[in-house]
Amino acid sequence: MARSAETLRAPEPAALLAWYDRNRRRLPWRAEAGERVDPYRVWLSEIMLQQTTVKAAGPYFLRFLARFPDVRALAAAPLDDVLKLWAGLGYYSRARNLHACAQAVVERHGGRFPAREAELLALPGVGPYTAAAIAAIAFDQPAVVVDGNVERVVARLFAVEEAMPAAKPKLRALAATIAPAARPGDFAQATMDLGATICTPKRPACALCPWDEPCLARRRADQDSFPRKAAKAERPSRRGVAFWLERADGAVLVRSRPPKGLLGGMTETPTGRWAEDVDLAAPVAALAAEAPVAARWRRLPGAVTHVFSHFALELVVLAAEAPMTLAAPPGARWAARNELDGEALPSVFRKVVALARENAPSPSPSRTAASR
DNA sequence: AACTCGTGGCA
DNA sequence: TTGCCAAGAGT
Repeated sequence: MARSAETLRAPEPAALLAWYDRNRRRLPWRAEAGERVDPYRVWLSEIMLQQTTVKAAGPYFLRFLARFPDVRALAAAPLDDVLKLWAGLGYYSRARNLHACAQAVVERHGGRFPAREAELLALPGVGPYTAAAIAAIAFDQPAVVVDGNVERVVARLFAVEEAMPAAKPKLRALAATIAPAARPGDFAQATMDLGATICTPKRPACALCPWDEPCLARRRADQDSFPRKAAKAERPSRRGVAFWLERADGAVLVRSRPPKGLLGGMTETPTGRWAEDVDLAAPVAALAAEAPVAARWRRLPGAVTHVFSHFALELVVLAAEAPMTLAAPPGARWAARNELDGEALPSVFRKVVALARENAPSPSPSRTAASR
């Protein structure tokens, strides 16, 4: 056999689809073979899966589906209920856009998701990837679905030398050349399953890959080095102070963060500014300069550390007891200490709560309230 | 075009 | 332990 003929052969969709038919993952949002696809579930899962692992999204998807069975239920819910259910999953603009998108689908499209990619793209939180994915998976439209998995698969198939993220347009163009007209939804999910289970970022299982032969990176025995990547920037570090103010009845002072930006719309304990130049070794009196109210602040032992996508944070916690007569400052409110778990608390503030609970034992429950 | 925007799992 | 990174979007 002429080796050159093999070298030139393009990856066959049929080979991938055959692999997919035997190896497709069973996922909470994925319709079984022959089962009717629900565009709402496809959309909900795609939003949750943006930059998020299948493992992390799974439980959230099931909780959302149980609480909001369809797009109208989600559209009718208060935003804060959506944020509470999303708390811990990260990238909270997704939750805000999820809610806005549900309302747009109800208002613009009568409660049914549009099938056309262009109309999907116009919805809040739906970008090029998600629009293509919904069109392909939910409506079997021949869209070119390019996510991180597909980029990696294509970069290896064609041994693309250009580094990420500059290579994205080229990878998308190459992906378009191998996308078949038939079974677009299955093909999209197949390429993503391949990337997630076989063509993994590290040590891909090429021996099990249906596209082993046409893969140029594999032929060079260099599959691990694709896609090429530019050097990453260092992650800066910031510091700050969180304030744990608790009344004798167990109420804790919390507030909502501004509606946009980092952790937008989520609940927090009051904090000072987060910056590189905050000196956590400063005396308590200095650390308390940004406290929401004057009180006898004491510093709790330890600290909270948390890593965001673009900076690391270290938070010391100052705690104090508030008199029952103290009114919450403007913008803040009292929340029951034992009901904080149900609040829209992002992970970093769950760590603050945990630290406070370790170091500030809950006041003994009132005998009248506890009797039963 | 480059930044912002979370989190937890894993090697 | 530290870094990598996962079905990206908005600005």
